[in-house]
Formats: sequence, structure tokens, C-alpha cells
Amino acid sequence: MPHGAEDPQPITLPDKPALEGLEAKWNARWQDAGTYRFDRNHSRGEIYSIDTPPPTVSGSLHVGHVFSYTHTDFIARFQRMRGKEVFYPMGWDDNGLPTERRVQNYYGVRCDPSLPYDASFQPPEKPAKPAIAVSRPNFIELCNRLTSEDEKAFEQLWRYLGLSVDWSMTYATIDKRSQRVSQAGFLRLLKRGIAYQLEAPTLWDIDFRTAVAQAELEDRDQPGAYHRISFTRAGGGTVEIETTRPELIPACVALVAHPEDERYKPLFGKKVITPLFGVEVPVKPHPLADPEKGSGIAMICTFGDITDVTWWRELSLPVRAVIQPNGAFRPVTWGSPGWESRDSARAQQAYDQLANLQPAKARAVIVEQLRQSGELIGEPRPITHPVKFYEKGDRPLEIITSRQWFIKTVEFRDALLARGRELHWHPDYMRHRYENWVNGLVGDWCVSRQRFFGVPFPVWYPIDASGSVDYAHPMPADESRLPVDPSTDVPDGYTAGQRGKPNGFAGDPDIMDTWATSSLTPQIGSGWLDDADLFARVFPMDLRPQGHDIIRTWLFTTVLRSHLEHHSLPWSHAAVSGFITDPDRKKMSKSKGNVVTPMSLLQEHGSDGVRYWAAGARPGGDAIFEPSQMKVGRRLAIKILNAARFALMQAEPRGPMTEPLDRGMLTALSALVQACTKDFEDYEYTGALQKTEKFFWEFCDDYLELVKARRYGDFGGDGAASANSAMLVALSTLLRLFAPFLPFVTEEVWSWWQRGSVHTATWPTTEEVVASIGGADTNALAVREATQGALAEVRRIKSLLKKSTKAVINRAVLPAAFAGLGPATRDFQAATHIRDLQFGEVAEPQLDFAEEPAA
RNA sequence: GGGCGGUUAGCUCAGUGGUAGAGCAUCGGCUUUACACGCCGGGUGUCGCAGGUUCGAAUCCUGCACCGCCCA
Repeated sequence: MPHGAEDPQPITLPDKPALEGLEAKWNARWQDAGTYRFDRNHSRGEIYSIDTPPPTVSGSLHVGHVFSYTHTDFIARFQRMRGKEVFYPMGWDDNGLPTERRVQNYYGVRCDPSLPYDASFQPPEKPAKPAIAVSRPNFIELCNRLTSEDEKAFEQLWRYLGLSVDWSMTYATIDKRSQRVSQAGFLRLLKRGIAYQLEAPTLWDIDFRTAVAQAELEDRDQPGAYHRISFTRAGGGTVEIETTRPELIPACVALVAHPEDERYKPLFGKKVITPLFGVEVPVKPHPLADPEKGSGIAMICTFGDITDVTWWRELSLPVRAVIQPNGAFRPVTWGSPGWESRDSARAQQAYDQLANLQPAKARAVIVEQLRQSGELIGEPRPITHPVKFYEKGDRPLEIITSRQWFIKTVEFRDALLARGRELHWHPDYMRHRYENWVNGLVGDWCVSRQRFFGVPFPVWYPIDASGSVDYAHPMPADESRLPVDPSTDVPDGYTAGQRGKPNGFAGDPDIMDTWATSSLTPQIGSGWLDDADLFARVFPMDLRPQGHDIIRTWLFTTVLRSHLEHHSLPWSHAAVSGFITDPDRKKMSKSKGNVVTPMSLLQEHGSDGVRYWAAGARPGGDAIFEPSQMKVGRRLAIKILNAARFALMQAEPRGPMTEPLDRGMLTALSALVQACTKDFEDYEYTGALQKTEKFFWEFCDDYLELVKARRYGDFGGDGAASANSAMLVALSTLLRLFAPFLPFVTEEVWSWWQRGSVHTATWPTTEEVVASIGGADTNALAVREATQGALAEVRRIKSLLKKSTKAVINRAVLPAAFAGLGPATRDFQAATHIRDLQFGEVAEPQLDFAEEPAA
């Protein structure tokens, strides 16, 4: 039986119930009993599957993680009790740049892919300074070593918090299975022409020396300056442009103005000469040139920003690139093809002072040169302007032409918008974030990264007889071989000795963007490719929980991959959580130093207390870090222990629930069950907890106090039996309503008198509660209301008169409005200590107190 | 500049057309046999501003201000 009035389990109560130690006790039992183990022997309709966000293990978990992962657990526990077989795996996101950074700092190493593997290498005890150069395989070993340690700590925290995850299904985004899924997903797109490689201008971080994707950009306001610079017209005269990046003059390939701009119309098709370098460049019209900005005419460089890329492409301009992958100006021989100048010697002299400088230094040098040549008009005019950065980077992005892998996105824009409309968003308005992003896509998704710890591209290239790599004819690995590492594995038909040799082969040196793997977490978790049976039972999944800050990355790319591979959504619901702010409304983050470690928090307030606080924020809502709410949750948990102890300490006799207060309480309880179920179905767990809590507190303070005397047998066995039975139905129901939020205390109390786990018990139903009293009893509901109202009045007056709660009232006349309590008169008089109770036309209760015994 | 969310008691928030709510905090009281990690009670608000619709607006419409997030 899910609710225990008839359960034969004997009641065993602890002498002094306490919350301490419940986390350890119940986690061990849940683990042994397999309480949260997924049983695949169910059809898709009976399963509720969750695509858990794999946390980045290279950082530390913080309060925000606890907050949002707890929200998911509320849903998981509700669905499990509702009868769904819940598929709830955990993943670790260990793949990618954050791990590389952490490993570099933790051990004091840096990866040098040119070095050979050293099997005997051991990292130093303390971080080495300067950093030790290690081979790529050694570096990856260290990454794996550190992440596996981090993962253990993370799992321990999640267990302590009480996440009802099936820990036997854990994956990591760098493990073999993830690599296989990731590589296979890529190869299938390659075969269909949706993944392609291109030598193209790409956003590039000069510190990390890797390409980055549009989704990883952020604009930051930076100080800069407009420099007004004079170009010479080929036919004589000058034209002045304004630029924030004068150092790119040697990379200038054209000037551009708006087609309707009367000032510059006469120049279109004519040539101008760049200052210092004497390069002849055309003047072109293009609608993206803003007549209001600067002088209305701009220089196009290869490449200063993404508008330059657009102009370069649409106006079919040549490339004159000066910035290298490390950010330094590359050496250039002026006068050679592509670098023609009217005065090569002067250009060379000017340029030699820039070569090998970083952009900021080069700018200072060139400004001085322009000043001396008289081609700087006036002084630079300081401004603040938005500059594109890699979100993890420290210096502005450059645009570098390089060979990169892309996945097509732009041509699927409409289909992706339709997928967004198909998805159920919680809260619904988060849909706009997605639509904004999809509408703003400007290019395909660059998925290659020039880094080390990640999933390699499963591709080799032939090397021709002359020794040059033929990138136009990639040799993909056969899917049956995956995962492969082309830097150590050998393509079919070649031998290891042919690596890097003429007529041999070369492995693709890049790894995939971490999102190229993370976008496949539904497939990784579901066993796509290696467990078709499981996949069919859980995919597409039911729920994706995640933060709103990664809608453009994780959510978007996951929708894209599923759309491309499976022609479906990856899941039907997305629950988007807010974030935690500190009491000053600032986002909590490590860099601000205001992060509290989650474990100490859980130990101080109890996991149930912390979960209670997390439950106070609805989907999408931000929450303030508020330990006082955790204390409230802890008090609630203690109250549950004590109320349960009261209900169970004298649970006999039992019998039919005939008393109006008992029947009224249960009728109200049945309405509560209905409301909470609706809230959970709508993913509004916050409402469910608030309603249950309110009911429970009233249950304790009013109902239990009102029936206490009867329960102790003051009015005979039948009355006591009715109270006892009603209390047990209520306790069973309330424990189950609380269980998703407070898994430890509810399980503890459940174990005192029930078999099995409350977390696999059946979610209560209105029908079940109502059936216990043979049907909803609206008359009893009215009695309950009148009795509670009258009780509040008597208490109010006792309190105003500073009387003890136990003070005896010889005679009371209550307003006639409370006469409805009639059927509960015995209970009411016992609780209020009223000897003679009457109703009359009085505005206020008239209470005649008995003489108090002398102290 | 565009999009989204928010602005209600000291604090955290609920409340989508019908006399302003909860918890916390605060203050006063209660040795009450489940719980003092408890119980009872009191005070506390021109519901951001300005218009409009309506018999009636915290709630619907318009504009504005401020805070936050996302994107340019």
C-alpha cells in the first residue's frame, strides 16, 4: 500500500529525532537498494528521460550549481513517484579549454605538440615555474588524471545534496563513448556535406591561438580612439578616413562609402594611395558603410572586424593579411606579389618597425609615423566602443585566415525557428532568447579548435609526392574504428611509417569545439550507436534543464544536431533556470570572490534546508543567496520529524474517520494534492512546495492542537480511532508531497512506519485521500473553517490579555458566525479550555476566565 | 540601439479585473505533556511614475524612469 494506515510494518520511533547524519545514512541505503536505478524494461511512454547538464569539472561547483541541479531533481522525483521510470544520468564536462587551463596552472605545464611522448613523466609536486613543456599525449594524461579526481568530488557533493541520479550511467564528454558519438556525428554530417572545411577569415584568439565561434563572442566596451587619416587620390587631392585601428593601414585593400553618399559618389571606381605604404586601392560603394560614422568613408582591411570580412567577400577584394596567429605582425617583403607599392623602399622601412609587434604596440608606432609624415589629421579622438572578445579571452579577437571545419547553420534558420516553437519552454518567455539568437546568426558554426584536450577530427589527409598536404581530399575514418586519434592512429591502407612523409598521410591536428560534443549529450546519454534498445526507449528525451546563459550555445547547438541527425527535437521540454545573486544583486562568481563552497553550506543547513531555499525560485527566476531561507527549510524539516513523531507515538486505536474535523482536514488535503499535482505538471514546483508547507503548518498548529485531547482518548475509543487514522492518512500524504523537496527527512520518517522508499511510493491522488473518508465532505470542510476561525479568535484574545494558552474559560459567548463549529464542539472546547460555550449576537467573543490559582 | 524580465511591507517574494498577502526580521506574550530548532499575537505598504480603458486597476492598454540579463 502506498499510504500506510493498513500497512503491517511495525512503528519504530527514535527517542529524539534529528536531522544530523541523514544524508550519509540514506545515501548509503539508496545506493545499496538501487532506489534510483533506471530499469529499461519500460516503453517510451512510461519513461521520463532527462538530459542532465554535465557540469564543467575543471572549475569548482558553486552555489549556483546546487541551486539549478536541485530544480531538476524536484522534477525527477515527482515524475518517478508519478509512476514514470526516470532516466536521469549524470555527465561530466571535462573536455575543452577550461580543463587545459586548470591543468596548466595546477601542475605548471604547457603542451608542446612537437615533443614525443614520455612514458616516465611525472608532474612536479608543486606547480613548476616556468612551466614544463610536455608532449600532447602527456598533457592529455594529466587532463584525464585531474578531471577524474575532480569528478569524484563532484559526485560526492551531488550525492550529499540528494540528487536522484542513476550513478551507474555516468559519462564524461571526453570518454571513449562520447568521442565515438561526437566523431560519428561529425562524419555523418561530413558525408552529407553539412560539415565542410574552408580556408576563410575566422575569429581568432591570439592568446589561446585558436579559432572561436560566434556563440563564444562577447562585446566589451573598450577605450579607443578615432584617428583621422589622409589618403592621396590617384589624380591628386586627398580623402580623409577615420579608423580606430590605424595599424591595419598596411592591410588596407579598399575604401568604402555608402552608395548614396553624394560626397563620395565621384570617387567610386577611382583609386587612392594608402599613407606610408603607397598601395593603390580602389574606392567602392557598399550599403553597410555608415555616412554618419566618422567621415562617412572607411578603410577596408583584411581583417579588422567582421564588417571587413563582409565587404571583402561581397566586393571581391584581395587579401593582404598582416596579423599572425600569435597576434604579431608578420614579416612582409614589400614589392613582392600582393604587396605592390608605389614606393616599396619607404613601405618596407615603415613596415619593418611594425614587424613582430603586437597590435597595440604597432598602433602606437604607426601613429607616430603618420604624425611625422603629416598624414594624421589632428590628434586621435578618444572614444569608448564595443570590441569583440572571446568570452574566456583577455585581448580583443583578431580575424585570421585559416583552414577550419564548419557545420552549416544559416541555411537551417527557418527549420530551427520552427523547432524552437515546437519546444515547451519553462518559463515560456525564454523562447525569445533562442529566437533572437537564431535570427542573428551570421555565419556557419566554426567547430575546429587549435587546442589539445578535446575530441579530435577523425580525419587524415594524403600527402602528395612533393610533400604537401592535400586538404581537399580528407580521408575519414570508418565509423567502425571510432573513436580514433589521427595523431596516433593510422588511416586504412597506410603504415605508421608513412606519417608526414611524401606519398604518406597527415592527421588532422585540430580538436572539436567543446560544444560540438556537448551538443550531443542526449545521444551520448541515450546510447545512440552502441545501445539501440536504450536509445529507442529514451530518445527524444523529455527534459533539458539548463541555465539561460547558454541558450545560444548548448541549447541551440543541441537542437541543431538533433534536427540534422534525427529530424526531431532532442527533448520536448526545456526548463531554464535563473542564477544566484549575492545580497547586492550581483551575479555570484569566483572572480568576485563571493562564492560560498557548497559542501560547507550543505553541512551547516542540511541538504534538505538548502534544497528548500532552492525551491523558492521558480523556473527562470533568479534567486538571492539567502541563508535565512535555508534555516527556514531546516526548521520545516525538524517540524516534520516532530509532527510525525506525535502522529506515530500513539497510533492505536484506529477505525472509521467519522469526526467532522478529521473529515474536513482530509477533504482540504485532497484539494491540496490536486493543486500540487497541477503545479508539478506545469513545472511550477515552487507553488507545490508553498502550498504543502502552508497546509502542513496549519495542520500542526490548528488541526493537531484541536484533536489532541480526543486523540489521547478523552472522548472514547471511536473518537481516538478517527483522529489516529486521519493523522496517518495525512502524514502519509504530506510526506509524499514533501518528498521531492526534502528527500532526507521524508525518507527518515517514512522508514519509521512504512516499507520501501518514499521516493518510489506512489504520488498521492485526490481520489485516494477522498476514498479514505468515503467521499469529499463539504459539510466537514465548513465545520473545519468555522472551528479554525473561532480558535484564532480565542487565541487572539488570550494573547491580548496575556493569558496562558491553558487559561480556563468558564463561559464563552462567540459571535453567531462561528456557530458552524457545532459538530466539533468537543474538540474546540478541549483545545480552548472553554467549559460552557454559547453563540450570540456579539461582535467580539465574550470570555469569562476562571480564577487562576495563586502562584 | 534591439529583445526579454523585474519594480508590491525593513528583507525575500506570492498575488493577471472586485475591500492589499505570506515567510523572514522586529516587538509583546505563553514553562503548551510532538517540537523553545516551539506556540500565540501586534505593528508595518499613495503595489516605480504619468496618462488611459472600466462601475471598479497591483492586475488590462500607452508612455516614461530605474534595475538586471541577453544580443548588436
